[in-house]
Amino acid sequence: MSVHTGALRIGEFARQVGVSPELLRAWERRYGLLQPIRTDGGFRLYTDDDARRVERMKRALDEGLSAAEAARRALAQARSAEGALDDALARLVAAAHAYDEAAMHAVLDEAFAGFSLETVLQELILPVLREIGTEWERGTLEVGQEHFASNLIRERLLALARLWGRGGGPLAVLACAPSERHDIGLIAFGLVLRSHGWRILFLGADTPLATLGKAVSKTNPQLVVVASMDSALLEAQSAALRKLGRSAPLVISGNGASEDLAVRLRVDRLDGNLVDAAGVVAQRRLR
Amino acid sequence: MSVHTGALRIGEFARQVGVSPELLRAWERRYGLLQPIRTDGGFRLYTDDDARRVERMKRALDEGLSAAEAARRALAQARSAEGALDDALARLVAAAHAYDEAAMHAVLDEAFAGFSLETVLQELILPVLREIGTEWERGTLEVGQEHFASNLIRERLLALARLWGRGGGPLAVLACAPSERHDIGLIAFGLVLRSHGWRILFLGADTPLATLGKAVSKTNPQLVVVASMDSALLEAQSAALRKLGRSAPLVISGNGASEDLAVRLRVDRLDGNLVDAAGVVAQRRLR
DNA sequence: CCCGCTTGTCAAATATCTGTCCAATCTGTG
DNA sequence: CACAGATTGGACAGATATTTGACAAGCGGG
Repeated sequence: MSVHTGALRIGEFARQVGVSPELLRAWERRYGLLQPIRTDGGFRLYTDDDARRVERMKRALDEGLSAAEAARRALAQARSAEGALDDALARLVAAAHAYDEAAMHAVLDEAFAGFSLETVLQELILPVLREIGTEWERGTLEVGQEHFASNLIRERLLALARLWGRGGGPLAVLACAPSERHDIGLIAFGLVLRSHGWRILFLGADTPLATLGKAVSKTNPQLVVVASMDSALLEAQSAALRKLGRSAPLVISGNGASEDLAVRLRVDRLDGNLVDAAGVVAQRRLR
Repeated sequence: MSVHTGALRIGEFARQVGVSPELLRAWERRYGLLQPIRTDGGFRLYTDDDARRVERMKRALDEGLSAAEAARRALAQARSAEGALDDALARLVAAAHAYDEAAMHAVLDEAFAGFSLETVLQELILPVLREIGTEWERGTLEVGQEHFASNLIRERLLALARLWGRGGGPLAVLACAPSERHDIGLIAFGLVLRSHGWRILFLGADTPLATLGKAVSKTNPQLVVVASMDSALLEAQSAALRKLGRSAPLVISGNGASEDLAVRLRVDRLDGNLVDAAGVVAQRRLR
């Protein structure tokens, strides 16, 4: 985003945002995407705000939306949502520092009400966990604060997970690798998967693979996920995982699930993007 | 309302769900599997919901069901997801009887997480208020229980309403008629309108029309809503309302806002369907 | 084996959507 | 003034979609 400049005429603006002047005018005329102020003579003058709007438009087009829909979205984002979740992130981290339970709930309430589950998980919950992790490593967040925040978030997510084993969809069994205690990402994945109609059996943190094996042979799931943040914890189980992978539709996930490891174990893996991953799984187009 | 909201045309949608456009149309025509909204020109626009429906359809086909059977199941599953809100309604009413604050919050959390704001308001919040009103009239619910429930719900909605006056969209001023104290429906309407990008100035319950008039002349809003459940309360202000209606874009709403009254006052009215009403207003196609 | 039914695919004729282009005219700066 | 750069409004073509109707492969019953 250009830092300088107050307002540009259409030629220079077009060059900077990479959209032809004709197209800019067409978007303005047809969708009202931009409403640049005018000089006395009638020349359009564009601001940084307009540039951001065009960026959103382009991004939406890249995702395959039609021009009309892309413009609708760019406008909607420009109006309210923009930055609301960034704001929420900052407030959530501040509330964690202050051990302010009510504030954390308030932020989460607001986020869940205003955005889809997927969006909140992807754009708020997971980033907050990352941020908290980073601050903890840097020593700017106490262990107690980290625990407070992640426990509260875990509780919230588990409240949403109620009865996620019920229903008629395909079954997924989710477990953290032995010694792995970060289960929130996995809960989030389960929630997204449930919203695609799956049933979830959640075995949680630090699950012995023998336990997992028993659960799998008893329930015959369409998907088994083993997650870890630490590749060493998965490496340590590589033999058992490879074996499990032969008898069940196993995937590994989490930051510890490297592509490299997946290849060696001959199992699939889910990448960092929760929503996409769940979408892919839901359609059974692994790999 | 997801930030990543956006409806896709059939080509891109087909690519994403892995079903040819022809087949999508055939499923629509033969089984009513999807009912995409249309552009003005008649192009189909598909949402995430539709994608999930197609996923279920494909899953059922994989299991060997015939197309007709698969479609029936996919549709049945879609309906059962919506049925979850009926469940939520019952639990919410039960929690109100029991003064169980935690339970009410839990139900609301779950509902907001699983459904869009519009859906929750339309299918859960407003029906609950109706139900509570009915029970109160019948004497099966104490005044205290009614107050407890509606205060809790009001708080939740107002928490979502934070900063709804901020932003760059058109402005709506919302007020209950003098002596009218039921403001929750109006809050809900404001929330939906905000999700369409409007700014909201909420004057709340029991607003003297003089106050409203001052606010209107100071802020020059694109829309003024006066709500009441009781047509008598509106009738009592008919002169003032007619006058206000000449100088501002006034609409009346709520159960007390009858078509008949609207005609006599020469103002528009909003009917009971919150979402439709907000959609109509948002596009400024009153009447 | 034929018949009827289901279901995925295809095609033709028509329409929409959207990026681009043009002509005639106006603006503003060296 | 000259001239690069803007303005509006209309027009156009190619990509995409729409509807309607047809067709063939697959399947089960008679």
